[in-house]
Amino acid sequence: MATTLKDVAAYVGVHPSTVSRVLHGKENLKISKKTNDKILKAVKELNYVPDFTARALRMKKSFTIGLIVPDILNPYFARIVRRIEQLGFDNQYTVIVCNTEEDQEKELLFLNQLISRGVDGIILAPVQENSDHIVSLIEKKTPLVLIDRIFEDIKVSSVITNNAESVIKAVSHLVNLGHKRIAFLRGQKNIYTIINRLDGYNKALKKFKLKRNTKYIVGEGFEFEDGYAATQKLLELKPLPTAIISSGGDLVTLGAIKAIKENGLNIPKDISLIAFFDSLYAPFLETPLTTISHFRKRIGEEAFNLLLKQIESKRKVPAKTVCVDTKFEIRKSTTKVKS
Amino acid sequence: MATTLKDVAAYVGVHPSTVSRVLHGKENLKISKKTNDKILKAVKELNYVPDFTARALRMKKSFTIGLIVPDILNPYFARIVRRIEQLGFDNQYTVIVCNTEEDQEKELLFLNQLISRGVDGIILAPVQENSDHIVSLIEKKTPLVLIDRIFEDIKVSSVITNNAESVIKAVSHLVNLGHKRIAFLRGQKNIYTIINRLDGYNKALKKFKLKRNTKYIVGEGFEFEDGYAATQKLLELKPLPTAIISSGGDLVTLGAIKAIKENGLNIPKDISLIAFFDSLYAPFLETPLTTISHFRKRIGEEAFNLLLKQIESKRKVPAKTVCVDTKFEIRKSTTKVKS
DNA sequence: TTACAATGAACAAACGATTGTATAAGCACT
DNA sequence: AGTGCTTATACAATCGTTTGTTCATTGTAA
Repeated sequence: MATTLKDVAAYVGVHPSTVSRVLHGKENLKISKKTNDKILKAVKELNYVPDFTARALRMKKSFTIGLIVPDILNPYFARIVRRIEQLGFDNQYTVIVCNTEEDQEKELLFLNQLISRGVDGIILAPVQENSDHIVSLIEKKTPLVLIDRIFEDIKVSSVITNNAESVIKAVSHLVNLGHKRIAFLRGQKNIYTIINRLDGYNKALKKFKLKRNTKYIVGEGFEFEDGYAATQKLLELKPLPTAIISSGGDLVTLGAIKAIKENGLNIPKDISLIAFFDSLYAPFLETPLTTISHFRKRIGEEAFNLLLKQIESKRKVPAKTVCVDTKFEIRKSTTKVKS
Repeated sequence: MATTLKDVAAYVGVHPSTVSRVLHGKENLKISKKTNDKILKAVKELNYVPDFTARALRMKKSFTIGLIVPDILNPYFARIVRRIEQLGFDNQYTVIVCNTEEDQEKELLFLNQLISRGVDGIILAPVQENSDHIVSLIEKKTPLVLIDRIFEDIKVSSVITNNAESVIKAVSHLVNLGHKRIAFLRGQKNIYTIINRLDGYNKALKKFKLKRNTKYIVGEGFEFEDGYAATQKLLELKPLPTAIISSGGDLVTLGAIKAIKENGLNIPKDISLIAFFDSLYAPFLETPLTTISHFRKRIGEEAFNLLLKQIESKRKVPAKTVCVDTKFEIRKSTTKVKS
């Protein structure tokens, strides 16, 4: 059995509360230097480690935050999670990471689990099929920060990125290279991020007076296979697009590349490709990818700070949405359209 | 405030203990169907969620396991972690993931934190500078499973991979292609995994009667930069190696590729490359990589099951070491030696 | 009718901390 | 010596559960 406060107290010959006060001596209650030292010595000798569970129960504060993301295997989220964990560590918070796999039910389950564990706050990249549970979280005043995906009708702190603008920039780059038939490989629809990217795409088409072909908009998920399948479909179309913007992230893009290669097409000779892509493999691919990438550490930092502020402030912190820019890097996967 | 057991009890007009027994009714104590139903109904109506903290305190069981790895950004660990989280979820355990960044002090800090939080067990990929804390963990009978890296003098359940053999197979492949000067890009030394891979390398050299050149053994870490720097040094050597085995994983390998390219060399024309590499980017790289990869899900499963058995068994479970095979996949980064 | 099971539910003591309040000792001052 | 302040520590309640034990009620057999 581990040593408890009581053990230490008995060892020194004082009351447990005295030991507690010495250990967290931010009080106005004064303890004499002599007992203070004796207790500190005993703590060392007995190798006393406070029981967080008991502490959490009594103080109603667990020094734990919950972090719910779709999938930690996605390099985008992996980096964000990692940064949040680091900051948690620096600030004495433990973070519990949960992967929803885009499953709304799981999200709810995790949320309840975290609440039941008494987390001090939650950072959430929601599945976005439903938002009732989020509303009720806010009503209960649980500190909450949304990342990547938000609900425009719900007022809550969040960190998002400049989705529409990034796509406009990408389209603009392609237009400059002479592309007119630009396809949009979506990733899962109905996700805030994707909706906005698509919105950027549409705006850009309008801006550059390109014809909009709804068949050029494909994609139903964030997995490798989704990207592969959607691109296959795309490549069966009659006037082939000359460029693709892949907005579903690394996995989808890899799937797309596979499909393109299997169709005997060359990137960028036959088809240009711009991808939302976050891992550092981009420059090492067969055709180094022209990418839109995120400042993922920054996103993690903003989210953590937003949450910490809510946790540590006594009064309600007004909701604030931080928007983080993206980075556009031109490599070899985009070139002038032939003919 | 959340509803408590007491609230439910008061609502129904029974004693809290009765409610508790209804909720975890595995007892011999009988509760009448009538009150049972009434309580269940009240639980629903009041939306009662048990307080895990209180539960953990009382039962001395937290339904939490700790998972300490060097870095979740490493695809190898990422996948293992993910699988363990899944299994945790399936078995009602929450897992807390900690990243040591190969820092022994952090490992210790995390370990204490986890213990203090009352985790039911720990899965650990140790930094391996020190093992005292691990010994003391075992003495305290904390359920523990080591992954990837073990201490041969400490008896504890663990999951490792077939390191030496994989390298022997790799060298054998290179020898068949006519390679005689094979370099070994190490990754951080003094790590069990690496020691064994190096051991395999040495054994293979002996087996195939190749001359051993200590200058061909380089590398001091697991980061991109480490791989880059070590490879740079390698490429300054006078008789250039004709092949490199990169044992430091994805990041190191990427660093190596960068260095090779910057030196104006071509893979595999000028230099063949076999890498321990786990992400699914391997086939998509400029030169699709010949790789040694892991069955990472399997590793996660073995580790989790080993731990769960320890946690759930009342009596001491004898230590068991599971060894998981690797997968050797030949792609385009290895070819016949020229001249 | 008495005694004794069996049943169903209440009681109360933990688990290991924190924290508001009470108390004892010491001292100064009148 | 008595009063009133500090100062340092002890006391006890509490957080929300679980669980061994006790208690009351009912039913059954002698």
